[in-house]
Amino acid sequence: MTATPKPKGRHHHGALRRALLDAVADIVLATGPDAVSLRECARRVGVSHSAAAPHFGDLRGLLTSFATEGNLRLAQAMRDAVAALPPDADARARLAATGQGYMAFARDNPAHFRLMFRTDLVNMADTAWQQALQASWAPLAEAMAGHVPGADGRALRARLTLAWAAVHGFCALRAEGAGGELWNPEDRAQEVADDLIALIVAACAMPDGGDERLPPLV
Amino acid sequence: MTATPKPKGRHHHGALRRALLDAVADIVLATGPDAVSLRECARRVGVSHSAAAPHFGDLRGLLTSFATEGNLRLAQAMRDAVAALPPDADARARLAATGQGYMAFARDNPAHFRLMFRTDLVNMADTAWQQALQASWAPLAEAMAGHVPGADGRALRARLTLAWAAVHGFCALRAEGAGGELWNPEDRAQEVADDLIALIVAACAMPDGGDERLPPLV
DNA sequence: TGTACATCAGTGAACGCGCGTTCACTGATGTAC
DNA sequence: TGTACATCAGTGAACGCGCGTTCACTGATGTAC
Repeated sequence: MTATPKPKGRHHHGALRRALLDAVADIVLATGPDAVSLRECARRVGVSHSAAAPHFGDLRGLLTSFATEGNLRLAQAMRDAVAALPPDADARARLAATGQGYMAFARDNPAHFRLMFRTDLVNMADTAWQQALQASWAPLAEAMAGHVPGADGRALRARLTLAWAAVHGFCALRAEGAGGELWNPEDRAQEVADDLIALIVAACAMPDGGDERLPPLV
Repeated sequence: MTATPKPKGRHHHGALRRALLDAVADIVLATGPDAVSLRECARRVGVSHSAAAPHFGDLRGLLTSFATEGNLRLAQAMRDAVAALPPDADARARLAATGQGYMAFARDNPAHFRLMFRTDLVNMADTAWQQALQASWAPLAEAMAGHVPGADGRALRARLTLAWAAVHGFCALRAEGAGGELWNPEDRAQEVADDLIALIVAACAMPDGGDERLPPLV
């Protein structure tokens, strides 16, 4: 229950747009992404069911704004983690911090994380959403470029993919409750998260294919 | 349109259960997971809207069966990929093949892949679903144990997490249309997928933290 | 081989529900003079 | 400082829609004799 309800007896809510976005998060956490509706959001905020339309147009508009906010927060979380490093931190530490920022976002914004990758729910033509998506990509690209400055197109693509997919996959599977005893209890999950990032950072620094080149895979 | 419609003029469909599961896949691909309803499935199969209940109970039951089928197919795809290796293939090749089997499943069963991890849509108390989920985990655990036989609990957990999360994250992001030019056009995606698996296999073989140990990350 | 009957599989009308959307409205706020 | 009025923000009734669920039903199939 983080959505701010309308004060009793007041006609104007004052921050309805913000409150409706918070209500989306509440519903996602309480019931799941499919339970989000304009009427349920309005109900949680304590406002008439038709009050949302002027702010977001329709449900897709509301979810698009929610996803946009998620991408902006994600980008900020990664930048914050890098900014919190000591000034003399090296490129390795910056890449690791970027990954940790990604995980921190997923932990602190579980509802955003679960909805923002659902492209079927979003208006992909929305320019604000597109820009936020772009913005969320930049910190990883920068950190990786610093970590493996010599990587060419193909080697760089492989390393960007490894880092992004591994961190995202870990957060996504966790968000859906997967993993079982592999990632439970919570302090084990934290340990795994640290080790995962260390493995990624080290793997990205390897020569192509690692010290032992793989034989052709049939 | 893979769902088999009921023959005209026939009263019995003959394979309604199978056809309804296929209809789920059709709808997921055509519109998205949220568009799946019992009535829409029945409509696509050409059957009365109340015909599905005896087979699956309700929508959640249908989706649970669909997810169960997905996990079984996933396990089979990984086993098939390993079985297709030459008899003298080493543990590295077996781990790589397991990852390739996972990717092949996601490519060949995109609708299953998008729905089977949506725990909010599934009846998690269903024992068939639970068993299929277990079964889908075994091939990776076996392949990794063969690849890094000396790994203890913590090091093994980190490597299982890296392999699973990276391959899953790659497939999940691709399924949602993410990645942009990083993974497009299609032959570039195939190249990235091969490199990703090579990186994972090599990274799992590294000593802890890689050749250069990471400094503490603040 | 043929008939009777039990069982199975799907039908279609009815119900109540929550949804998104529309629209005339009203209360609250801010600005001009 | 006070009054008039325009604009803004939210209301609530009404509508039609697709949904899941129920239930008496009917056509098709299979089995017993």
